[in-house]
Amino acid sequence: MTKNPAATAPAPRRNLAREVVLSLRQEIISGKLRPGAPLSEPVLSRQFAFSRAPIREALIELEREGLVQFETTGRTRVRTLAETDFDEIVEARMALESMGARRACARWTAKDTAWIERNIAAEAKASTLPELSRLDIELHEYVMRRCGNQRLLALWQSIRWQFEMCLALTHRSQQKLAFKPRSITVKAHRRLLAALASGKLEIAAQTMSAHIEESLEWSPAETPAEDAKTRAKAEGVA
Amino acid sequence: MTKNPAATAPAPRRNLAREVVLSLRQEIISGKLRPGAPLSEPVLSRQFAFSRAPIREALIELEREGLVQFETTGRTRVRTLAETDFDEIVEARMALESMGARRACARWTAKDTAWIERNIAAEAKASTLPELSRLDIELHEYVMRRCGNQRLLALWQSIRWQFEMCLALTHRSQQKLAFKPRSITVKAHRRLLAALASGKLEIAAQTMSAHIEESLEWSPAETPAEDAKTRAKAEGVA
DNA sequence: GGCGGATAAGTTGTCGACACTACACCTCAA
DNA sequence: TTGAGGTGTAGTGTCGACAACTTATCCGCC
Repeated sequence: MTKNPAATAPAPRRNLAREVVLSLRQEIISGKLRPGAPLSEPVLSRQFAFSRAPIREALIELEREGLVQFETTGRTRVRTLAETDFDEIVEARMALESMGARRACARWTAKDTAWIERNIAAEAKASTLPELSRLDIELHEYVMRRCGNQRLLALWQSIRWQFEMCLALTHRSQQKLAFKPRSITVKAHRRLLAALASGKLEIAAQTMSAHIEESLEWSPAETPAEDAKTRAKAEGVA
Repeated sequence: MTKNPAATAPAPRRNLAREVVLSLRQEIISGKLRPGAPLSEPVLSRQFAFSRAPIREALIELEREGLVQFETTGRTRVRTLAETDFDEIVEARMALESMGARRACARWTAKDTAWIERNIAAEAKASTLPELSRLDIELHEYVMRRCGNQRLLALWQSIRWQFEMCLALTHRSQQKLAFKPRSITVKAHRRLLAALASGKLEIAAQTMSAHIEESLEWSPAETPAEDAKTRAKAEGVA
């Protein structure tokens, strides 16, 4: 979407670390860094030409976001996802976003409706699956920002990247946008908008919950889990 | 309660940092470190006799837990809480725990019922408000552990300490246990147990949500927000 | 030829040091 | 007395280095 009125601004602190976080996060989400790929501090330190301190902080941040895992041995890897992980994340989103929708509904204005309508219009014109996914996530983020509960938003953001990582892993095989997902998404978001603008809190919460749950249906059945072969390959690359 | 079967075990990594986290978290939650108190890395470094590196990591972890805030200037303080913060946290708990109860309900066993019953029995004998609070939180943690969704549990744990911090701040004035909260808590938890053991997912979720919401009622009306005077005093102490 | 052990490389956890910045205090002038 | 400016102090962000540990490699032995 164009511009998010409640755009993220703060946290100018931890600068080099922030740079590393943004870069690595992008590489993980885009799939350039595959699950299981090792993330060694000295290697990253050389790549970024930073000392190990900011690298280390960045890895801690990424671990917090669920994109990276510290093994018991101390080694760090891009997080590997099991079959159940996508379900877990969707379920967590249902919990957070249904409450978020309830609160956002209570504070809904015409401006919010206009923003969502613009987003939906962009979705209807989306030509690739990643683009559609991006618009979809931005819509959901908008609702969470509008809910007015900073904790709820923070919790949502802390699993957001895991969700995007799952999406990217499942999208890699099917880059072409099928007709179905787009029309389904647009339709579902129209229903969601109607619920949010209706002023009925329970309806908004339930519609959001149902919408997120049904996103599992047209999501690929293939599991994002990586088998040993893929992982070995990823290690070789990185 | 006695022993939690799904006790936390992992993360032996980042050892000194972990020690600092546990220590500082305890001091913040217990109220020894008041909101607004400065947390300078060199000072803590001297106190713990560690280098600044583990201290720094610990502060990042505590910031993640919401107990500590980084100011735009870079300074670090014990987080100050506004009037709305307690509501925000309770609302987030409602979102997470109602979903947690739904899932736990689906996997409920007689052993779980027995554990909760022991907890409730201990609550009925609790003699202080902090003790009752501890048992209360342990019960809720048990349900979240039993829900089987690691993400949901992780999200819950990431706001747990904020909740305990709020509790401690509001409890400081009323150390003596009034008759009412204890009987109310025990009664509510009996209802909750019945719902969880009933096998009816929606009932379990709604009961949990209502239970958490009503905890706002007998919670102190006084806000945990710190005024300038208290904050200045806290700075002087630390 | 296969296996065990010693050796080498690589990685993490921790440490002390330095530059830059923000803040507090103190001095000086109006 | 009050305000402005300069100075000193404290704190953060970053860096390179070292010890302990884990993993991989290679050699010797069976």
